Amino acid sequence: MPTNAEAAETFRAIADLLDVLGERFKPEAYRRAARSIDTLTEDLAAVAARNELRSIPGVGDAIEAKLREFLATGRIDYLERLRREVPPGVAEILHLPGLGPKTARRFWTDLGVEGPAELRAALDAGRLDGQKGFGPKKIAQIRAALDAAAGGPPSARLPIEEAYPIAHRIVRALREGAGADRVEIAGSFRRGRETVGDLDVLVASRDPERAFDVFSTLPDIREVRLRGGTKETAILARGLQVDLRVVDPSSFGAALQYFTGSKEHNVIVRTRARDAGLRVNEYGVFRGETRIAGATEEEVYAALGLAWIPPELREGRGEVDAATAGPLPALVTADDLRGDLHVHLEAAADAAAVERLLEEARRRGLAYLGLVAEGVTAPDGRSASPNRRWRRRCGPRRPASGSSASPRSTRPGRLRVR
DNA sequence: GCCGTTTTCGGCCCGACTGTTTTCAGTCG
Ligand SMILES: Nc1nc2c(ncn2[C@H]2C[C@H](O)[C@@H](COP(=O)(O)OP(=O)(O)OP(=O)(O)O)O2)c(=O)[nH]1
Ligand SMILES: [Mg+2]
Ligand SMILES: [Mg+2]
Repeated sequence: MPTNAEAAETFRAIADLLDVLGERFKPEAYRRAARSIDTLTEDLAAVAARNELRSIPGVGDAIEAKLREFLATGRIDYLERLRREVPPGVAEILHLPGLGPKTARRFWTDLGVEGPAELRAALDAGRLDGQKGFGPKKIAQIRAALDAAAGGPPSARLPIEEAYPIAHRIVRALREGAGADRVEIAGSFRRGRETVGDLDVLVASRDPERAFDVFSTLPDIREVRLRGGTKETAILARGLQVDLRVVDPSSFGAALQYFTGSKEHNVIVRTRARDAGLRVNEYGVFRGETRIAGATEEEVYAALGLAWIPPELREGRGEVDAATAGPLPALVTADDLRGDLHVHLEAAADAAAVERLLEEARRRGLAYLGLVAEGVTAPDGRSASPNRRWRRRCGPRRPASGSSASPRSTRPGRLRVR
């Protein structure tokens, strides 16, 4: 049975090919469906079994049928047909940063370029020189993008827990060095997604240049990809992209709303606003030329007749409708945690370390803690009882409950559980 | 291709940056 991720990937492939064929709106429709599948919290097969695929935002008749075909056969005939129409390398060109559907299509149809290797050959032969829209800088950009792509695939999405320390280093540097009123991580990180494709950092400041200077000289910046008056994009040494946006403090709420997304959420919010005769952008909510909100997220949503929406819900899955009816449900927070059953003791941990852990747990309002001590079994398996080993290692404090698992020397692969 | 407290047809968010352009197209967030 194909996974949700494979289904989403397949729809993105369809979107790419439709894009280079010059279709309008359809590629976005397929991408929207793909992102919607990304945010699903159960298997597509389960949704299909309940006959509820159509309830997924962005899934209509045509995409539902393709989803069913994919779940049943692992392939989509429509995609196979598109693949026969478009050489595979053309989609690779589309994926080069800075190049898009218009350019990939033009290379393919005008120059007969069907992949990265042919594109490089065309560049070397000077076949792009004099082409309308291709000056020396653009040509250099394309060459650099080809070189980067030859060095390996673009870096994958990062689990959010791996993004945390990186994000906090950047935030600290900007808070300390950039004279910023506020610094927040927005984007998928703030929405609490399991993985992030990049880091989106928002700064409130009247001095963007100072923030950009601090940011550009962070130790692990590999490359600054673009820099203007309000935003900068850089790539970190490990390949992670960081987008920095700087706005005036009076726009901070609107900018945080914009930069937190998701894109689907933003489009729904902005469409509603437009229907109500308003305009929403990253600077505020406007009636005509008059700004009626902007400093805080609460006032931005309130100006649109909406309750504030927790970032974790901003995926375009009905939360905006729910926010018209009144406040949204309070989400579970770290304060709601009653205990932690997965705490590993470090190898050197002793009784004092256990006491420190308990103290920290109490400080966090936890009622219980599950501790795991590894590697405390004597190799012959005939050591003292688990209770005795626990006391030797962790001191006199008695666990409320406990168990021990050790390899059985006489029956390889089996555990002795006490 | 999707969708509907204006619509079942006709729209589909809004703005920044770059390179190339003399007013804008393409790409991206
Ligand atoms: N209004 C609007 N906002 C957008 C659009 N694209 C991106 N944004 C906003 C919402 C996004 O959450 C935010 C950051 O963009 P990203 O491309 O980094 O997306 P996001 O962080 O949501 O996901 P990611 O994990 O980076 O793939 O910028 C767009 O097309 N329109
Ligand atoms: Mg992001
Ligand atoms: Mg981003």
